[in-house]
Amino acid sequence: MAAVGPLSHAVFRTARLHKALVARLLRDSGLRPGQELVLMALWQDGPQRQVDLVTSLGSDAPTMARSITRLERAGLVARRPSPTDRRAVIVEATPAALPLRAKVEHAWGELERLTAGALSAPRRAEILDALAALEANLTAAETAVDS
Amino acid sequence: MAAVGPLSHAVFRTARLHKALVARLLRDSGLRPGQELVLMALWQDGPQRQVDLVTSLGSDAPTMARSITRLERAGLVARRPSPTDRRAVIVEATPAALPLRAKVEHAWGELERLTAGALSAPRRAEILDALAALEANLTAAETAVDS
DNA sequence: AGGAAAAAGTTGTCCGGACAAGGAATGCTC
DNA sequence: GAGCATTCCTTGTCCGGACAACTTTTTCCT
Repeated sequence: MAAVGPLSHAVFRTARLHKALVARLLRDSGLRPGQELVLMALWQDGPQRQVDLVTSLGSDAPTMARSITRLERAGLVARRPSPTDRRAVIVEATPAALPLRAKVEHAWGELERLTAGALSAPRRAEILDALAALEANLTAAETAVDS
Repeated sequence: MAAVGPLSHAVFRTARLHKALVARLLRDSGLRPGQELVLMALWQDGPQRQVDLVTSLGSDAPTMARSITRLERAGLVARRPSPTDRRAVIVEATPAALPLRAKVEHAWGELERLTAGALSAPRRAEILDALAALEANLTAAETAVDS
């Protein structure tokens, strides 16, 4: 089973473990994996349109719309019409979300710490480089479709 | 945004691209990412219980149950009670699924080819090693929970 | 043997991710 | 300025993934 597509299997398994770890680290903040990315983007870059969140997080419009609806229902985020473009919606983090910021940042710190484990700094850089190489390949593959 | 948790972000992005690529490669076989893994396991290891599929694929029981229900509805898989354990269900690929095998294997070949890109064999081994290191860390983190 | 614990599946619910389709507003082009 | 394409967002649908709760059966332990 692991014989077919070793790289792909490795990516697959690593991703699954990673996602499960995020989920567990976010558990006590009440967020699901993905939601914390939205909040982090809002905290860091301020109020912005949904399409900006979509492009910066790499999600897609329907997913983002529903995700924001849930965050809105939880009171963590507010929607406001754009004053300059009546199609657009401006999303911003509410003050009620602020207490979560420390938790989320701690969770991401832990995530990185656990992911990196006991690796030395150079080894870590090496791995980052490896992932960047894969990412480049996959991005290239994205456009060169057909089969 | 990319400043926080570079490793985690890299894993995240790579995984998303990878999954999207699988989805596209499987498109014309009519399968969704994940379903092909079930079929591959059945083709390779023969009829088996759902729990065996769960452990070998790393999924979980509810997901597997519903995934198999869909494959069953599509006629690609059949359920049969276990003769030795009345709790268990034996799952097997149907003859109707056989024509898909070549497509699925081709898709996985393409996936691996595109993921590896133009990397040299040693470089590829290096990256595999890097992913294995991350996987080991994440597996270790899985058990050492608490925070 | 008997009863508790564990295992195998199912169903309910919620979430993110993806595709299709469509409405509303904007921008562009002729 | 009129018409068409594009952009932004929403809704419907389907899927995989995860957690909880439950039923049925098996296993284990006393």
